[in-house]
Amino acid sequence: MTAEIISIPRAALHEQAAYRLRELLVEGSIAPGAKLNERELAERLSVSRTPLREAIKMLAAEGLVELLPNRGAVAVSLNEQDVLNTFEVMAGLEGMSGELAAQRITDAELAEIQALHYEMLAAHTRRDLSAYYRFNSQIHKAINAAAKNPVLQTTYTQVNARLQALRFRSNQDEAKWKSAVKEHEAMMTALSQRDGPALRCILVAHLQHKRDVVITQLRSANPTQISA
Amino acid sequence: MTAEIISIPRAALHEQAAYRLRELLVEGSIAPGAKLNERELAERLSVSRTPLREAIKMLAAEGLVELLPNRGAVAVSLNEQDVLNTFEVMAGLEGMSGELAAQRITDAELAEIQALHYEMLAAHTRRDLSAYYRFNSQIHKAINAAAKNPVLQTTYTQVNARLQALRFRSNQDEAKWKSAVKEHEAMMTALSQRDGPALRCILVAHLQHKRDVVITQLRSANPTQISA
DNA sequence: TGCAGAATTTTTGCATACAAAATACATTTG
DNA sequence: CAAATGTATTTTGTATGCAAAAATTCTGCA
Repeated sequence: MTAEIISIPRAALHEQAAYRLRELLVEGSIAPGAKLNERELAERLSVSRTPLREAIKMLAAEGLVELLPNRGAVAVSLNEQDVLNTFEVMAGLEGMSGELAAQRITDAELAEIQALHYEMLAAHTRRDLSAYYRFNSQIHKAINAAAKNPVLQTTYTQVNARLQALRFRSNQDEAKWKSAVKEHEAMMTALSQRDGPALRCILVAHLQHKRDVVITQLRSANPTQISA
Repeated sequence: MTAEIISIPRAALHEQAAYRLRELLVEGSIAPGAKLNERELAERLSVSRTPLREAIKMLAAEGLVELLPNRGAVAVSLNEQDVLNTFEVMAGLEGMSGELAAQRITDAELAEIQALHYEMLAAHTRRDLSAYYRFNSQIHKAINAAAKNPVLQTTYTQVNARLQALRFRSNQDEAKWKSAVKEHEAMMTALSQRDGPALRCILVAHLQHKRDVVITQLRSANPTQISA
């Protein structure tokens, strides 16, 4: 009788700290450019400085914080060029995910994504932007998962996290929203037909449009942005 | 008169440790799967355990080491599936790099890559495998740089590092080598013509062939590999 | 008042000390 | 002798202490 690994002896403190700090950064509780005070953060996360510093180093390698020699760490702040570069990579990764997902997705996975798609349509109809973004993100994540490549998944998640930290989910204009939904319709079609190249194109275009929306919002919100 | 940042007050210890440990892993001085003993490594790198642990956490985020709760860290060891997944992502990133590089490369950059190409041909002619790999890697790196996207560059470098840790540069068979060189010729043509889509195709195919070579070598060297 | 520079406080970076977990080893027992 | 149990040692994980660097405050002087 193989004794399965029973112990789930709670994650190590540096793991917990990394997880929670990542949350704080991605959720925007810590604003881009904000300084990370070690003593303060350690208290907030109820860990000592040692595991916290280890966590900060991990997030630095992930690109969520920037290390300033002898001056600690700050939450990354992306300037316009950074955002463009990040979206460019994201578009490539999304396209890849889509193409592979179309080849490898199972019927069950497809059905689940279809369900999420309908939920998203419901949210759109209700003009529930928060729910819309939640389902939207779940759909993209599910497509990514359907590609069945953990390396791709990790890379995607890591790069995407930097963009999420922007919190660009303010209400966009109606026309753009509508066309985004339309693109999602096209995605579902391509996916159900297992048309990889088509899905790739749609996703790349989709990301480009998202990029344009984000850039517009960035400009209106923040004419001049501090570099990262 | 802006006082430029004069001080280059030597990198912090955790930076140094990360750099050197990364080298040890990529160069293969620390074999895949090997356990990283903190006390031993700290002595070897002449740092105390604290900055070393911070460095290890960074490399874990980069995917070069794996953390085992309460059991330290080990150098990643990729099984066949891991290698396939990694190459799949690398192919996508290379393709992306190539397509963007074709759009953005300057004449000077192109000339430099052409020069590296000739150096590589020389190495091939001399059957100098080590030099061949060095120039080969420089060419790919230069193409990547010509894409002028730091996010892509970082991502590429990070994923590529895991593959380099495999040290798969044993002498491959003549036919494969020759066709690899031919592919490089095609790359140069596409690049000088600024034909992005073509370069993408060539690079993706090139990576697929490289993948096949690596997989063959892995199988012959190591019929059953421990997973990562 | 305004400001340069010194003194103080804070903060970061690193080393060490201690606790907990894992491993290795020895001993006992069936 | 093998398995199991208990003990010692090693190793990892975390907290704390200390030194150096940075930030802040204070002070003296024009």
